[in-house]
Amino acid sequence: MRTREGNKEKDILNAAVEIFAKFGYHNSKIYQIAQEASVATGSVYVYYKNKEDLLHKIFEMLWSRLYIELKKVSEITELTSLEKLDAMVDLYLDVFAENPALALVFVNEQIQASRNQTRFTKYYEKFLDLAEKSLTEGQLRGEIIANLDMMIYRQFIFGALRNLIHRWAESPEEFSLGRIRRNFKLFIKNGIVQK
Amino acid sequence: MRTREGNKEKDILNAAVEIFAKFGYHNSKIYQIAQEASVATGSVYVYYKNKEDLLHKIFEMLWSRLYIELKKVSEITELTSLEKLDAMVDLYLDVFAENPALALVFVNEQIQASRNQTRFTKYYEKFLDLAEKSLTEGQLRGEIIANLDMMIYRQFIFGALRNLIHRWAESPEEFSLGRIRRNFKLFIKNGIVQK
DNA sequence: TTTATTTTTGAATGAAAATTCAATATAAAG
DNA sequence: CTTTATATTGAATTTTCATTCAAAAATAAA
Repeated sequence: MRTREGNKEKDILNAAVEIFAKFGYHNSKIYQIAQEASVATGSVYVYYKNKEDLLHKIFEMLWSRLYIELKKVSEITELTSLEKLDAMVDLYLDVFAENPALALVFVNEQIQASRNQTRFTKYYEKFLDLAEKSLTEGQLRGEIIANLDMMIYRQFIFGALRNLIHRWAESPEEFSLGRIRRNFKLFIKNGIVQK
Repeated sequence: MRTREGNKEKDILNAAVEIFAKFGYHNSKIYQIAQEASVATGSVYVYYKNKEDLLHKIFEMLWSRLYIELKKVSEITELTSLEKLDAMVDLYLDVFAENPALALVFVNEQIQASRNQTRFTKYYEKFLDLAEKSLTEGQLRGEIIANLDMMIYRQFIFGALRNLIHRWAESPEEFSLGRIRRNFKLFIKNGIVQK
């Protein structure tokens, strides 16, 4: 018999994240990923069905984590809507905080990942729905202006956040997460708080 | 002698926009573009160096247009900063209004286009700089709050706008440009106007 | 040690597409 | 109508990689 040395499956996925982040999914070669993971080309196919499977596994891991965390936050009843919104922004940033490469793959390959897998589009919608729910609650409680076009607004904040994460991932020193966190919350709140 | 019938060069570029928008740059085949333009595969190479050249030509055309238009707006002295900001949003949306496919290519292939061509990154920076300049003027005139982290803010609004354009291009009936225009201006202004 | 089992390897294969180019078609000029 | 110059074609060529798989290596059990 023979047992597996180390954790090649994980090594390969991490390598894929690095290589996808650096060159983009389509410009990444399987042999580059293998090299980055210090395994042979063929080993990639022992653990993953094909190149696309690698991308899907990355997204599956990310979205399920994002969704679970967001659900937790949205269910904390002690928080006001605005506090929830802050917490949501924080969790979103926290998921990526340790790993700029992962953030880059997430923002850059979303479309490619969703092309054959509708499940990611559904995650995305469910994610936004959850955020929207907290906002709607806030409207009922009078914390948030009533005449807010929610359909536009949720795309507005998500797009803004996505772009900031992207900038940070490209140059973490220049755009610190703390600075993004602080300012983002200011920008969105002053736009919607009832005064 | 033989003269050129029609304008194949333009036909091919338009076809490329449609095909890139539909399948994404990397999933698009040259023969699909040729077919869409009603020419032979080889003709594409008469007018364009290669596949990447097609993408670059699309971006060159777009960015130069965006930049020229933005410069015009930024130089209208009769406008207040906030009016200028509105006008900038309008021009950005106007450039794409006639052509959802072009918008899709712009938002989806930005990274691929910039990968070998630093010139597009420069355009992007110059574009944001121009917008920032108007905002800074507004701060001096007291129209815009003084403690605005401009570096974050400009990425914030550009990201938001980019995502809304993207949604619109994917389903123009659902996210009408008018609705985006109206709400976007509301969101950003209530966030920065001095009260 | 030897054998059996599983993991790992990386060169060989095959497919897909980008690109080329010799052949063909067409319009203008003579 | 013929010649000439240019435009257009699309099959053939080439390149690039993803994927496969037979062989080799590593480990555990006998």
